[in-house]
Amino acid sequence: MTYNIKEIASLAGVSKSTASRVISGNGYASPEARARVLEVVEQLQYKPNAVARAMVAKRTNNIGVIVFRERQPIVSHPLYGKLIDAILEAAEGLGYSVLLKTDREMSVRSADHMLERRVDGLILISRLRKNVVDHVKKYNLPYLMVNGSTDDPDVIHLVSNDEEGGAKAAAYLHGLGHRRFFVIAGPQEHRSHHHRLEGFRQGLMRLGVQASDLSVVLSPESNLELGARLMAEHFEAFIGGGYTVLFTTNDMLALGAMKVLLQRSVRIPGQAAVMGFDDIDFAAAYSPALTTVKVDTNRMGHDAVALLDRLIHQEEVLSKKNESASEILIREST
Amino acid sequence: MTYNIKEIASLAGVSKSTASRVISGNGYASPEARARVLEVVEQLQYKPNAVARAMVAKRTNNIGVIVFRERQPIVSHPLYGKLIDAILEAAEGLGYSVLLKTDREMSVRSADHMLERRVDGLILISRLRKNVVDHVKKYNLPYLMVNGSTDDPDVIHLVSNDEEGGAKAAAYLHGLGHRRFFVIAGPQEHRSHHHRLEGFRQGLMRLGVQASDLSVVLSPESNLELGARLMAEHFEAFIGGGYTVLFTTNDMLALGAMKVLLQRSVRIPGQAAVMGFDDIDFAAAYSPALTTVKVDTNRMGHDAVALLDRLIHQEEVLSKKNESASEILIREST
DNA sequence: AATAGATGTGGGATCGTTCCCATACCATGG
DNA sequence: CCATGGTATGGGAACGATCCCACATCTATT
Repeated sequence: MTYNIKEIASLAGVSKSTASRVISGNGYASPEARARVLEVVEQLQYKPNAVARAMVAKRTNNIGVIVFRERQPIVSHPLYGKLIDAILEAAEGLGYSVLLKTDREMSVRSADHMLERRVDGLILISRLRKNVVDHVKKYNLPYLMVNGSTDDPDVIHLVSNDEEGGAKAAAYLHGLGHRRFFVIAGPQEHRSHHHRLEGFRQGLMRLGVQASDLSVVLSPESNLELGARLMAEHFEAFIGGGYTVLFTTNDMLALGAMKVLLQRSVRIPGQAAVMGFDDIDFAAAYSPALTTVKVDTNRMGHDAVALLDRLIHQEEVLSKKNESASEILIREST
Repeated sequence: MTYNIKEIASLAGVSKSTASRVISGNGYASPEARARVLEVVEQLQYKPNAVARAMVAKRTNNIGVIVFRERQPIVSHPLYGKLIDAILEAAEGLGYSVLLKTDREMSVRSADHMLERRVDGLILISRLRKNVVDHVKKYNLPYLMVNGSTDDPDVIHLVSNDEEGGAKAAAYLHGLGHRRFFVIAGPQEHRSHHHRLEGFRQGLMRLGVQASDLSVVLSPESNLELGARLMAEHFEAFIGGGYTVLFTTNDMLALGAMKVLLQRSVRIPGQAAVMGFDDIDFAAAYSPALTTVKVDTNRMGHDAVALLDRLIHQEEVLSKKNESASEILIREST
């Protein structure tokens, strides 16, 4: 059975106003009244109706999280899963519940859905079209973007420092003595893939590597299958071209490609060094364990929620663009 | 700016009742009134307040999903991630939004939280204590359990058919000619790990395998690290004991253990066949690709939501226990 | 003794919807 | 010509909380 505050009040012999004061904890209430109300609450396991509370408070204590992605998987994507884990944890810490939604159609509908539910704020994850952001902007709803790309200076967003990470990877591999570099890069419309490639390329150039010593293959998707397929297609070029490094713009591509190399008996790291980007859980578990550039997804999730909380409380936000540092994790594949 | 129905009505020159009828779509409204209301709605991008709707309808169209797990990761767990993906998709299809929560403390608080938010139904995932179920049972809130264990005949739950899967794995491996079996099994308090081991064991016995030809190591956790650690610890016993099969009760254990075997130059499947359970995404991506028993997580997620929807609509539910079939995926490791 | 301020209480408006009900108009048919 | 029923409309209650306000005590200060 579910009770309302009036029933609690009448059972405790007080008015609903007094009961409300006791339960919500603000306003005066005599010790006796307080005790009686709390006893009834405890006995009937009364749970205040958050829907009614939200109505008067004009605040739901819910935040909406939308992950935009055209294809499976979404939540089960190793990187976004980690991010959502972190968001959930951080949100709980600040007293928010999370309404989670995935959007494969990259439409405006999912945002509207959140708007209707009157979430206090919105976190938009991954690749999303400009029209979605423009749509959300029209409402005075706090929102921010994580791991997406935008040229809109108004949009508060969190990204990993992908150019820096790419450059660090270049410097590390060059330092190991490698001179011929092969790259499989994910879709360049994706901000992160683009920046990772550019960071890597420019890092190499700065070290004096000639453009002719860098070969880049572009992949339309950034998953295991594409990594494997492209590696297989370019296997002759890779081996014959004297390349000793395979760098990819994310771990999935690296892992997929590495499998092909291993199947064809290429010794890693002896014959070729392989390096990815992200540090998904399986990077360390692979044999050989994958050297990669770590993106601190956990940190990003926590930062995103903390930032959104500031926006909700109309506190000042220091900068629109928040970059998280990247770090190289050296393992067995290099 | 956000408007309410009264403002929409007055701008359209009708009463809020008429506006409500047009917007919610039930009740009479003249074509002219309808047109005017819809025009204002369109122009102001009016979004009906779902909170207020929920209050009168006593229905939020939200379902709660709680994943109980003592340790990281939760959403980023390859199996639960897939499950949540499926739940999200199915929920959306039926017009529900999903409030997602993780609970590491295995407490009653997360359920209370959902209760306060007045979700229409609750999906409880993974290992959860009896007291949580008992707590939820006290409210007349539709709920069901996925991949958990219960001896309570009232509790509607969905599980994979783990005994059958274990037995199928045994039959398959035996059919390959293997006669000495080594098993690393996850925590036996976990229903699925227990059933998988028992199914495997009994499957072997039925085929005439002696108990002395089966060696089982129990693992307190079922992740990559433990798989690797236990394989390393029992490496001598494995190699020296003439075992030609490593079967584990989930893929994570198998992948962790397989890495150790590969590092120590054991040829897979030549010298030892390795088989897991679950079919997480990385099982196929590993080198060698892991033979495993597939759990149809996608199906389970869809079934869970469909079943919960039936409960919410007070429709009859055919059986309390819903088992999904298991299927062997033969890949490179056997 | 009068006044002020702190403490305590309950009535009623409010939030934004839906829905019930009363009312009104119009066409149809006996 | 009047009853009947479909179409159309708006007023007001209801959902379950919070909170403002009026009012009543009680204590302390002048």
